[in-house]
Amino acid sequence: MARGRKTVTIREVAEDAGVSLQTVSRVVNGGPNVRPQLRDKVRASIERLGYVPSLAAQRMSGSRSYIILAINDRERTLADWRERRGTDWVDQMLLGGILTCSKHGYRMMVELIDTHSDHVERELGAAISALQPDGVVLTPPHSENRLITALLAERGIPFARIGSNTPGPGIALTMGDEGAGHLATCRLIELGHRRIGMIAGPAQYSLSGWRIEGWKRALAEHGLPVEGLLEVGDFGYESGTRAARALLDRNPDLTAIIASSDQMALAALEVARDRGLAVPRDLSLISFDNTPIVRFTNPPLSAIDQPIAETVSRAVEQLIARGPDDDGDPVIEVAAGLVERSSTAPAPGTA
Amino acid sequence: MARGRKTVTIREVAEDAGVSLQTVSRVVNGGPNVRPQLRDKVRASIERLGYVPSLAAQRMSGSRSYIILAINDRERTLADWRERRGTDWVDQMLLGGILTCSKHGYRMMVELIDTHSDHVERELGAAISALQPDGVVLTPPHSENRLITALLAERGIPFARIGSNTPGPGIALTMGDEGAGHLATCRLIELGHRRIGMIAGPAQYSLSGWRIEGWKRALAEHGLPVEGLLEVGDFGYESGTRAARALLDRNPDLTAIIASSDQMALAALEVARDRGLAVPRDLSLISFDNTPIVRFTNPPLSAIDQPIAETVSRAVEQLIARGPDDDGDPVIEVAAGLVERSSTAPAPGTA
DNA sequence: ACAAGTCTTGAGAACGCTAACAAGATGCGC
DNA sequence: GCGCATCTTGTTAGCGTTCTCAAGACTTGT
Repeated sequence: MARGRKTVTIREVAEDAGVSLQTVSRVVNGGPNVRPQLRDKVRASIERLGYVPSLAAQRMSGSRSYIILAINDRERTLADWRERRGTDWVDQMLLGGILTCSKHGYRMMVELIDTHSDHVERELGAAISALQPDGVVLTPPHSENRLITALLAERGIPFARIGSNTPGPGIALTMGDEGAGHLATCRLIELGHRRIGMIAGPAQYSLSGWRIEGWKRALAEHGLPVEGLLEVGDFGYESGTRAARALLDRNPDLTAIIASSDQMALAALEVARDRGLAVPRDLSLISFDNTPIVRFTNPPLSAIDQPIAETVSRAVEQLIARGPDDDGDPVIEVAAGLVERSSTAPAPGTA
Repeated sequence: MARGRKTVTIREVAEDAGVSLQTVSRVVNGGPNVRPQLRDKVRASIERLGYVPSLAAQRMSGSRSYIILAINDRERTLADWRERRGTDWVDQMLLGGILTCSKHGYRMMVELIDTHSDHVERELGAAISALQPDGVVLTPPHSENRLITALLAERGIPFARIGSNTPGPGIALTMGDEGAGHLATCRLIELGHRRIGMIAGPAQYSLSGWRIEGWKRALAEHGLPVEGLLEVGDFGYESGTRAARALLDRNPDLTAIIASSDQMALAALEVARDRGLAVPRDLSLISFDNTPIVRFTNPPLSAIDQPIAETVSRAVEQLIARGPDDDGDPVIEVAAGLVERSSTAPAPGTA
């Protein structure tokens, strides 16, 4: 409403170039069968008039919508934001998505959806009907929600599940949570640690389970025990405090902790300090996420770095490249790495 | 393309309810003149069929697009991201925008645009033509770009300029940068500081200038000097290091620094530590941004907190509420606050 | 040089919705 | 009970684009 000035339409370009609408359309969309001479003429008109096709009209006439919808968890996003926790995850995924979309002439739209709500289906359905996206990117914890994947599959919309490694429906992109848990644990074992606690994320996130699996596998491989070494948090600071206390209370001989988020690691750091444990001399710490915060803590934290942006970027590229009826949804694994800073050291009495 | 299943259209609803298309449209849009009985019947059909109007079609037929476009600086966003600096600003503004949009049935789309590029106009023009947004939110440094504001004004698209306090065209929403600079400086003066350095942001951002103005005004009010106390950075860490060194080299008697970003403050903190200056005993520090990082540094930083999310939220609400031909673009001022942590203390020799 | 193709171009319908107008139903005053 | 205003509903015409199909122009092989 209230477009102050005229919007240049394909019709004006056609008149200006003295051709039909259809010819202009063909030129715009890189149609194959247009005489070069005419093509250049039309291009010149487009250039001069500053014509840009209307997304809405394109969508209307049955072509693509050039929209990729990213689904995020409203609750977690809101909580992170309200408590100024820094939603680095959102940052990363947004940027990875937006940049890749724009590279291909697409746009990314973000939709926040409640996880627990029984309206999940309705909310998502509404967004899809309204936007008619060409693809959907699901982030944890939505990635494994049966209701959601079923809905998308039924509507025939290509979608990608970030942080999931179970095969179809939908492309799965895992960031190697099992491997990352294993990697972190092995590194600690290598440093001589024998009692390694784990502060995991909520079970609702399947990646939490995978990280635990990796940790358990590493311990098992070295014949180390697991009992009493697992605590579950919700990724937030307070839950980290509780978990770290429980872990230390129960295991006086604990020398290392792996935390499934930076916030929980920060909390553990604080708990250790309160109890007179020096990090990393008395207690080693490895966190997950590697958000910008951990470079500036005292000491800077060693952290598992998962390439979120790259993963989302790959998801988008898959979705765009993917033809309407391609089948065989791949499972793509992107490897995580360990950035070692100063919160890890040889176990006491080892050096 | 390839909508696997049918999309429910207004026509099916009309048939199901036994009324005309127009009646359904009226019900959907809250039209005033529909018999309650019929209205309920139509609503029931909508509910049962799960009908949601297509945004594209709505846009096509001349109604609103229900899209608000947010313009961000591509360079800064990219740099922040690449260096894992944490783009809290983006976070904040996105969330404020997305949440407020969704509350009103709108959607927010993010467009990254190069500041320096002479394609600014072209890029923005293309985005507008393609999306035909109902409103545009401009963030620094685009907020004061004449080319951009002229383009938007000419096209008659309502827009808001975040971080700008110059009157029209477009709604201006300032986060009180002058006042914030003044506030921080006054607080330091109150603590007994007399030599207060300023690490400002780049001139390209008008807010940099305003913060300097506030700082100068506070100093002037107390008859304090300004000479040699100003350094300019680019908001990034490295520039902060350079600026802090220059400031301390030139002013051995310096007891306080105000930095125009958290990153630059962090750098100053590091420089101080290198030189054996204890913060806050020997040197007080106040930063701008108050991103999540500064709560976990050693010591935690006192910081100016600007309500970015709220500001963007208000911008969006103004844009949505604003009729097509409302005139008189307001200048809205949102006040910033100072969150005092442990990087500020009485000047040496004062206590 | 002619038939059979291939390339190039255009005309018209369709997408889903709303604005503008038209027509029928209802209410009111006298 | 009649004429007029008002409320309610339906009909038609686009919005800007692409798709389908058909027609004209140009090749090519013989």
